[in-house]
Amino acid sequence: MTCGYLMTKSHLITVIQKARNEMGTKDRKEREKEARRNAILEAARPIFFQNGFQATTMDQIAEEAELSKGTLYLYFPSKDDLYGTILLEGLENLHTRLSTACDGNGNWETQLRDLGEAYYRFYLDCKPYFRILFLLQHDEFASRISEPLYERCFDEGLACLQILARVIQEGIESGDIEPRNPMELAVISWGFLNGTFNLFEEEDSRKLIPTSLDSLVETSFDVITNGLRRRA
Amino acid sequence: MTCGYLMTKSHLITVIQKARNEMGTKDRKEREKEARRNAILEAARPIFFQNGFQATTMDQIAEEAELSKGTLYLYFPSKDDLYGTILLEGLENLHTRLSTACDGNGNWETQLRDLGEAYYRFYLDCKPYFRILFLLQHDEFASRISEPLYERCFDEGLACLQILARVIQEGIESGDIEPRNPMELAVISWGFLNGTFNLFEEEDSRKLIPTSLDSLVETSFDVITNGLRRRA
Amino acid sequence: MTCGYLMTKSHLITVIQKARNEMGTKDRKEREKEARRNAILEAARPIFFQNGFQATTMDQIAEEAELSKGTLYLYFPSKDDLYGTILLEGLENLHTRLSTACDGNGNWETQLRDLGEAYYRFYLDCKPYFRILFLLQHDEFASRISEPLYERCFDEGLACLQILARVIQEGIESGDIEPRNPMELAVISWGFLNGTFNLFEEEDSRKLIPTSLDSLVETSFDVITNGLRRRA
Amino acid sequence: MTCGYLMTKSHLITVIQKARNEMGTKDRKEREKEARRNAILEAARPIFFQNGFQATTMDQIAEEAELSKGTLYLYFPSKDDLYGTILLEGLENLHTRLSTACDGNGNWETQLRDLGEAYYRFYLDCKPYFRILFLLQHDEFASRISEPLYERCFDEGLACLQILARVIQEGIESGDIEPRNPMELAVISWGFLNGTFNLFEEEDSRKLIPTSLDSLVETSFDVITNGLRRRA
DNA sequence: CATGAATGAGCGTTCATTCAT
DNA sequence: GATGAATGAACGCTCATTCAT
Repeated sequence: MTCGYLMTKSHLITVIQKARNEMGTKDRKEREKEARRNAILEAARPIFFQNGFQATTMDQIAEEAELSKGTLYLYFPSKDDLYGTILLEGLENLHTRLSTACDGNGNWETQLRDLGEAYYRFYLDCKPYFRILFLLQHDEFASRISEPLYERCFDEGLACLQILARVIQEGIESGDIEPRNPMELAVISWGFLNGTFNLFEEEDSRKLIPTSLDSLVETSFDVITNGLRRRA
Repeated sequence: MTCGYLMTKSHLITVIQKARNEMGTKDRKEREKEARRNAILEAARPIFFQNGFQATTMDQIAEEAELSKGTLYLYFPSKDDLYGTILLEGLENLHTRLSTACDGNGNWETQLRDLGEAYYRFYLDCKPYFRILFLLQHDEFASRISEPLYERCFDEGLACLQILARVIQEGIESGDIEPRNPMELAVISWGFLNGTFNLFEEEDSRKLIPTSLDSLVETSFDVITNGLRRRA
Repeated sequence: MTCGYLMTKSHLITVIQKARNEMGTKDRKEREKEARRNAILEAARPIFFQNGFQATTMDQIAEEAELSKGTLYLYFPSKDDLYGTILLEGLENLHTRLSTACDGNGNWETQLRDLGEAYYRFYLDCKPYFRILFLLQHDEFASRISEPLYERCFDEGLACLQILARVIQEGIESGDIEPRNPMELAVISWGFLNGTFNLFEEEDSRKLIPTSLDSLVETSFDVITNGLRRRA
Repeated sequence: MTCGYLMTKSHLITVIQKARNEMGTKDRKEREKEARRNAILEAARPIFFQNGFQATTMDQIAEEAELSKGTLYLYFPSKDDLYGTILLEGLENLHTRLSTACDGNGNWETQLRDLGEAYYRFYLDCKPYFRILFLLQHDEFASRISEPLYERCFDEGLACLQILARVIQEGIESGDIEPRNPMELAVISWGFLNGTFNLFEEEDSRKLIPTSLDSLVETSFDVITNGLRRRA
């Protein structure tokens, strides 16, 4: 819109206000849309967490969200993608926790333990998230979520590993850790912790396990750190 | 069976034969029943392995076994239990492999590595078994299989861990391993290997992992053994 | 089963009776299965006829047949095939009518008129059948029914045309009909009648049409017969 | 509009301009509305033609027209009516073609053949239009479009038939055609051609048909013209 | 006038399990 | 014991239409 010289001041104000309104309206719509999307996620999360993916139905989610089933499909292209979005949340949450935990201060050992403890707290706080992270491993699931969503999940997972790898790299540079590919050691350490948590997940594994998870994890940290360290 | 004095020899023969027949019949029936049960498992196994639990239908299994669908339910109370039975096979297979691998000879370190290699070979040979072992961890599945089946799975898993714990115990007794609860260390070591295999399972994890599984596992063994060892 | 020489007469009878029973049971089962299939068709037919294909639901059919919806799928692989089966009935019905009408007696003209009248009666008696015959023309439908069913429909349609072509062939041989490809003339004549019926189908076409269908068809016969005849 | 005597010339000009503006505005609005309507039709046509009625969604049309779905409903009361409007286009198109083809020159036979050829060209040029003309015959569709739209379709169809009837009337008057109700003969001839085209529509009919459509249509013209002609 | 988010009834199909024979 | 026909609840997803803004 061009502003001709004959335009009075009041005209101008009106136009500006209109533009403001429009922008305001647009913003509000955006926000509302985002809010609705969150409401769906909010409704879906506990149901997925409680019942698992297969046992959760879109009807349940729609009812919980007090929305029609059709509306769900305006915000998520499929049940798989809705679930995948929650999974991504988990990965982002973890990524944030690890970033915060590992600020680059301290020696590699301290940092490694901080990372381990952050992961452990993530596990404790977000068990359902932890559990579904493993769904990504089922190709059948990974192949059904939409490409962009999949890539974002992948990237988040990679970012987490890289944080770990960087710390191990420091350890290698300091001469404490046997010089190997730091990414390989990162993957192994990551897998070790997963394995520990995973075993504890199984209700009846716990019967086999003679100690508390706290103690188990503490010992895991020790064994991993000790295992990485170079032998004399 | 007592043999009355009035019984002629031919009578006696007849009676014995009849008893033999009955016993034979009973035996045969038992054997046939067992054979039928195995036929079902034989049919179900490759289908479950190929398609996964959800995507496999009782119809497919019945057709493959050349049996009616109803008959399946004479031998297995549910699809879950049929699957669980195959899972138990996997655990028994593993148990046998570990028992064989660890004959008590050699020092703890050799034995530990032998156990690790046996587990790794089990993973390589029986990936589908390995995968479904983790289903037990999903409470939703464990809670659906029948109690006795569940207990047998549990016992097999425990037996495997105990083999591992025994070796670690030797290591502790030899003074090489930090004295801790050997079962705790067994659980951790077990979990570590699981974690390593599991990470490799995920197709897209492999993109992140800079080395072959062989090398990854070798490094895992090193780190675990090294990690268990007492510090100077 | 082989019949050893030691088999007594009573044994033999028992065996035969058993075989009879089995055969009887088998027969009965076959018949029951056929009956159930027919019951489904019986239920489906009026609903399809009244509402059309799209507007008919499997639920409606199941309810009308007093059967569960799942059972429908034991007898027909899909809704399309169920409909296609009814369509095939129509074609078979027509084929039978034409065969009966055209017994090879009389000259070509009489036979042609007999065929036309048989088709007209088929149209009057089985309007819904007539209507859905035209669905075959929609490739979207033809491509969705199962292959064997499609072929049977095709064959029935072909058989009908061949009856017509044979009569025209006679007319050509008698010198009355202009010598052309008899199948081409058959197709044209068939299409002509279809076109006449079809126009009358449209409720509001009838408003345009100044005479009764009877008269229209009679005139059609005249025009077709006259049109086929060789000019002096 | 009257012009009061107190009105100055400049006033007058202003008023006229205002009127012009208003009329212009009104015109523009009308034109824009018409343009929008056409845009919708333009978007809908190829989609309907390609996918058929059922497989086309209002979303597709809205997206193609770069309009919101709701806007579609400002211009057409329903999907059926939108489709019906396209159908009407087809009838109008045909009407124009027939009018042009039959300018009243030449004898009835020439004119009849000209009409037939025009209809054939219409069929060739506008197959999708031809196909949907037959939808009108399905009461389920005809009963769902709005009354005025229906009537316009009806009138166009009637007009086409009347052109045909007029030519036949000439033939009767010339003594060549058996004196019958010309509208009846028109309906029959029309139906005959429809039937011919229709048969050729069916992909698998074509397998049965031994000749090209050109030849088939040519023969149809012959048979119809010959059939109408009075016998010696 | 134009929008587009929301609706909600509806659909064809699946499949573990049951049970009369 | 074996059968296999029958069940029926469930499910993910669609889409013409409406209506508040």
